[in-house]
Amino acid sequence: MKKVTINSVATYAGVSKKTVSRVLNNEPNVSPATREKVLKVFKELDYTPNPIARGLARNRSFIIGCLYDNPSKSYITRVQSGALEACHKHHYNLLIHPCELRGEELIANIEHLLTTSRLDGMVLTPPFSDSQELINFLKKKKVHFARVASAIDDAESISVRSNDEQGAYEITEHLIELGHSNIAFIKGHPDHSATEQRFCGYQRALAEHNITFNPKLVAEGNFSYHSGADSAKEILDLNPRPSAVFASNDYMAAAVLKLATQRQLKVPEDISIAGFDNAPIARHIWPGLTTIAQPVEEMTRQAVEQLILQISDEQTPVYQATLEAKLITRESTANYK
Amino acid sequence: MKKVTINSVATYAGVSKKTVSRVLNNEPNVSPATREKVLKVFKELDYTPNPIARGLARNRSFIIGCLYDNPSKSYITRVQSGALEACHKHHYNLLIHPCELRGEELIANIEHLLTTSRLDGMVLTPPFSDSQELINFLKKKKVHFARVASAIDDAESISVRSNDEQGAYEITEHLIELGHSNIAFIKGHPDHSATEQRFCGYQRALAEHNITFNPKLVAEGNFSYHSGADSAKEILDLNPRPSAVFASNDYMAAAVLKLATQRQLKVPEDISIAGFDNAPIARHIWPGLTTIAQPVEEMTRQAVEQLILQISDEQTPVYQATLEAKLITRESTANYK
DNA sequence: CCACTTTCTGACACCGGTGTCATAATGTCG
DNA sequence: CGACATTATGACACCGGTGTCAGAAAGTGG
Repeated sequence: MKKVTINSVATYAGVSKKTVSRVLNNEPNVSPATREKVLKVFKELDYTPNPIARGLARNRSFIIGCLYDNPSKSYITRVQSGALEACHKHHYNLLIHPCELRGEELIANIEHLLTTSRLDGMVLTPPFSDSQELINFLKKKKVHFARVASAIDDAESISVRSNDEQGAYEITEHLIELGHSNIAFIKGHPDHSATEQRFCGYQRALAEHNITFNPKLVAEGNFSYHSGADSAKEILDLNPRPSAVFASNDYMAAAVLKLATQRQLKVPEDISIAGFDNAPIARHIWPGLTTIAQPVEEMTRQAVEQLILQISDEQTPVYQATLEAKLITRESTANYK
Repeated sequence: MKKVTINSVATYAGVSKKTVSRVLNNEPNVSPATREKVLKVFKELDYTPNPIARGLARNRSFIIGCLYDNPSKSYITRVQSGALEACHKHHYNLLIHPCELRGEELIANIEHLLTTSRLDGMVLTPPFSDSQELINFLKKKKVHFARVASAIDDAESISVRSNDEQGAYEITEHLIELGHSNIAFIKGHPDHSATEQRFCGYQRALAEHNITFNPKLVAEGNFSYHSGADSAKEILDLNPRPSAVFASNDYMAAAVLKLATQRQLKVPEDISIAGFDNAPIARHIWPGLTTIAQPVEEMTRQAVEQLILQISDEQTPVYQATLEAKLITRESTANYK
């Protein structure tokens, strides 16, 4: 069985390559009879056009790359899900590329990626969306890209974020309104801009409610469950023990919940726990976690959609949006008593 | 800034296209002086070869596609992680393509995928690894593929699986040895072959320990947390209430744990709960879930590695392996009293 | 120094499509 | 029916690389 190319189809159908190409792309100016004939030959020879050849001629791969380096698996899953939705809608495909932000090889790594598979564009998720170095590199290479949840202000590139500071403010305020004033905080990964923003929201809420900020109540995490477990230990060992904990994401909050339960503490009776992101785990455990629903899928979906728009038409204005985060209260937070 | 192609480099360096190509691919028979000269021009012009053109000439894309349709996000994450490890090792990239097994459009969908981005090979994960229709289609299209966790016996294609039946047997036996005899079971998604195998292991363990199989103790799940929650309700409402529950995966087990806790049941004192997969959630909750560690990453890693071998050399013998699953006991199971 | 390898190098076709443009076929209208 | 617009088709260059093969340059041995 020989390979079926556009040439064989053309010969077999008794028309030129170009006419076959026209039928392939549904171009006008092909007589119905000819079109019919060619389509029949497609079927007969079971012809599939070669996407690579197509890509070469049109200078397109119809592939978007997704860059990430994130310990939170559910975050990645949600990012992918949003990206895929936009990709498939526009007949693009998604290539995933986890890699490490740190290390001088980052640029070399990305360069290799571009050398290996020509991507029409890239979605940068945290912490890459905050890497000025990477952004400069991509601009220089004239690679289209979109930033998700980036704190960098750059009017030239697509950006979709959510209001982390406000979300953190609201959830902290929620705890304060429940009567808590001794509220511990677990920070996220220092490379992520969200870490600083959520921390600011926490501090602002305290300040606006006249609660003195106490640095001893702050633990350093990195968004991973494991780091949450370490921070949980620190916090639960404090004397006096805080009556509430706000962790920068749900994984770390889950770790606090686990340790508290192990230590026979009742949640929320003895201690309230709040997370961030509304990851699946927040509702898979008991008590369910009070958290901030961050529209990760939607952010990514919009970012990719705009990216594809930009790829198809360079004139598209640069899209920048900030989506709302929403407080979701579950059983893990209750009145202070 | 004009596009830098192999032609511009050739002209600039005063050599032929072919010589540039030789330097690019580290081919022998280029004098050191010439090689040096060309390399310098690469730097000067900041030249990056076009992967699409390369792919066309060599008939390779260096992209592997990963097919899945699985409600368990952590399973997918682990699959991706294993696949990526193998891909990056061999300088391949990974394209992800979730799609639905059901529906006649599956083949059309895959055909479209192949039309859009030429893949060098595909990894099939459950339930696709069990779709005879898809396997036949890929064979016909002469697309390389590897099956992960497939129950189909096909000596012609790569397959890496784990011993689900044995794993289910062992965990059921573990419960029996703890003194339980009234053990409920939650099935997985009917499209997945693992569902049947795990069910068989459960039944075999009962039989070999002279416990009569009771169909009333079996609930229908589909591997999702949500389905686990439904099944949990059924099971916990049974009279008498089973003293142990074995769910076909950890998500569903977590759902049982949550409902039990909500109903003030103590786990494992009042009821033992076991899962399957050793998903992250199994150790993120309290009590930690007794489960079967399935080497998902390793299975996928091996499958992809073999796939790449086969792509590079058609003569490679077809690899088929079955990896061991291992019992992990945590706090969610204890003696019957 | 010549015959004979071995090492370089480039011309050219080719991978499988698409874009441009000229020309052929067909349609329209006074 | 002729002048002209419109539609249909194909020849050919081109996208940016790689494979083949022939010929030039350099190395080797007697």
